[in-house]
Amino acid sequence: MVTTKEPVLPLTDALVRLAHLVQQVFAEVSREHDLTPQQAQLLCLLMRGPVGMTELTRSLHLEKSSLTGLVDRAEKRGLVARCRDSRDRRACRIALTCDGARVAVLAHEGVTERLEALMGELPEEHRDLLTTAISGLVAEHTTHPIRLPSDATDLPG
Amino acid sequence: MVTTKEPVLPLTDALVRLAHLVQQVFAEVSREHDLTPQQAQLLCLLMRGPVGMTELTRSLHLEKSSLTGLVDRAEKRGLVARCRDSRDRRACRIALTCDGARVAVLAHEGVTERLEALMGELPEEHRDLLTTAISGLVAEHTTHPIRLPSDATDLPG
DNA sequence: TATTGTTATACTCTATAACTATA
DNA sequence: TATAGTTATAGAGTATAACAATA
Repeated sequence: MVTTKEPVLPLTDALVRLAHLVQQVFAEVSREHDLTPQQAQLLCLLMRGPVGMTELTRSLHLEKSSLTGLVDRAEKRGLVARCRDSRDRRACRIALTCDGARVAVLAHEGVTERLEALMGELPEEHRDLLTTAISGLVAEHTTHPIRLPSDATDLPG
Repeated sequence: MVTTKEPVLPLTDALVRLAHLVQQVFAEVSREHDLTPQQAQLLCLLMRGPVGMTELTRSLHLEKSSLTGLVDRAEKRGLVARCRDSRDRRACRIALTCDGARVAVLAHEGVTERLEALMGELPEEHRDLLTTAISGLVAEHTTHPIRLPSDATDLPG
């Protein structure tokens, strides 16, 4: 059953296609909630709790000045808030507002639903192996802080 | 061996992470060749031969005016050229220049190398199944014209 | 001195709306 | 009238460089 008879793409090309597909889903869902994909990504990253600017630049692979602008616009829309760090007066932590947290949940659910619908077309064994294989990959190479769902507290705004 | 014991992410989250990982590789390679990711994507799409603007908007999921700008900038850099369509004087076909074709090959190779390096960490059985599973997915849902490598000819510039 | 973050500037990307030219 | 593409405009995203404030 694992014989390759159909015109199967090379794995690398397939990965690029898959990434574009996911990206498109992400963009569509973002748009439904009046977010840019970058804003949606920021909100989802903040769902586990407030994060400092420097850590965010590493997670999002952005220059600090780019992040300043992104946070500025999200703040202007009332989605996030800058909170001064009590221990380092240079630093600030970015936190979701109540409104931002609400939108973040909706966007995340939207993406999850659409992707699950896509994955539903695969046989279950494929889904399981995809999960295992991809998890191994991203666990190694993601710079995103894979924090445990714990301190998702203190939402200002 | 397919037992899920480690803290494995839900498949949908894993997919989003994977997409970001691929996207980052794409961005890094693009940068090495002095391209924006969008320009690199355009060049790669044109590798199989000239394409009209309308078809490109569908492949790239862009509004036509956005594509006009993208092609403008790529043309200004000497990467692509607009060729008048002989049968429809409103239309034009976008083709790689010699320079654009060269850069496209280099960028594609760069992405392929990096992704192969990442995939190399996976056991071969996982790679095979990934290929099969993902190919099935993207074949259904990609709007990209999966053209056969045939008419990659007539490169102006 | 090093680090955290912002400001100034320039360019790219993108969409909406109005437009031109051809079919 | 419909289609192919461009122009005008505005906002968002991004990087580089220079800067301010704090450590």
